[in-house]
Amino acid sequence: MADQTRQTQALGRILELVVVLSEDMTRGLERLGLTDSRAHLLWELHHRGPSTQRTLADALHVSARNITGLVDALVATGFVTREPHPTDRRATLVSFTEHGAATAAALERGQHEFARILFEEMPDHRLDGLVEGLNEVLDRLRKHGVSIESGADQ
Amino acid sequence: MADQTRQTQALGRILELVVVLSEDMTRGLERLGLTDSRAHLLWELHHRGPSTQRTLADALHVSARNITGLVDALVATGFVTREPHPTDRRATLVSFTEHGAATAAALERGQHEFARILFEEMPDHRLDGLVEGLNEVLDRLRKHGVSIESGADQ
DNA sequence: CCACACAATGAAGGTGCATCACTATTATGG
DNA sequence: CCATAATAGTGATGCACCTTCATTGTGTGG
Repeated sequence: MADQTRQTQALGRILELVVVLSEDMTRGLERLGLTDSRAHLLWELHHRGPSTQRTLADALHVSARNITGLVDALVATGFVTREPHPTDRRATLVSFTEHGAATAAALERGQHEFARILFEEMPDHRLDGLVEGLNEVLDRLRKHGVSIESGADQ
Repeated sequence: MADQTRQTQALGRILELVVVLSEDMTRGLERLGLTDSRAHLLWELHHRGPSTQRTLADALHVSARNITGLVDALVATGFVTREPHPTDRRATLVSFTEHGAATAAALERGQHEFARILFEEMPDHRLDGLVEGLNEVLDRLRKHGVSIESGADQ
């Protein structure tokens, strides 16, 4: 704990934030009757409009088979419906129910509300600095394609 | 996408970072023969020394039953061993094997390496600002106990 | 028209998590 | 000292998410 570099401290803060944030989001979603994965699917659907399962699989970076299961669950809980694709009879279109659309809209509102509370009273220049810093980190991450290993055993 | 506030943009960056970071960490761990959860256990063990499963369960905030499974897997893959507790015959002590200790050390090195690459060339004042910003966000999160909902349906 | 690509799903399995019931052991309050 | 409570670990089950492989329909280029 003593010789911890400032960089490592920054990484620690980021990871800490990750944990707190995701726990909090999970709790909120649970209250809406959603899991993380199912909410993610809803979110994509909200931003793309009615989509085939194949499209959703690509968007969420999971297998098509997995989407079948998620959609099954969302159909069972009344968030979405499956409808035949108008032109391609192989595909099905996933669309919102009334309840699903309302929930997605709530998520959208929640996102802004969440951000508002998160950064309230934070002066603009601090906010800008934060965004810039995060962008820088993201760029670096993607450029390096880094990974944890460095000099492992054997 | 047009009327997105600066705050929402900042939140978006954070969430983006979460995704990229965790994906990258998972890939790195996989290369070491570890899953996220098993690595988490190793990490705790590394910082606490030989521990009972009960202790680990509390540290990881999961059920004792779950620890049994994780330790089973780590024993099977040669990272740790189970030994009888010297004074409490109910308990077992989980300790590193040679390979496990080396891997944990590699994780520690990896953490610093990771941070170094992540923030290289970032001037100190930017780094400080980032840490401060993240601390502020963390404080706010904990204070509010916020959650995503705001005005959902029914 | 047919070989091949593609969408969705069934089958089976791995991982991480939970709860409940149970055993073995230890601690404690008469 | 002993009955009772608490603790450590595990077996049994079950759920969610994810995978790959095999199968069934459906599109499409040559």
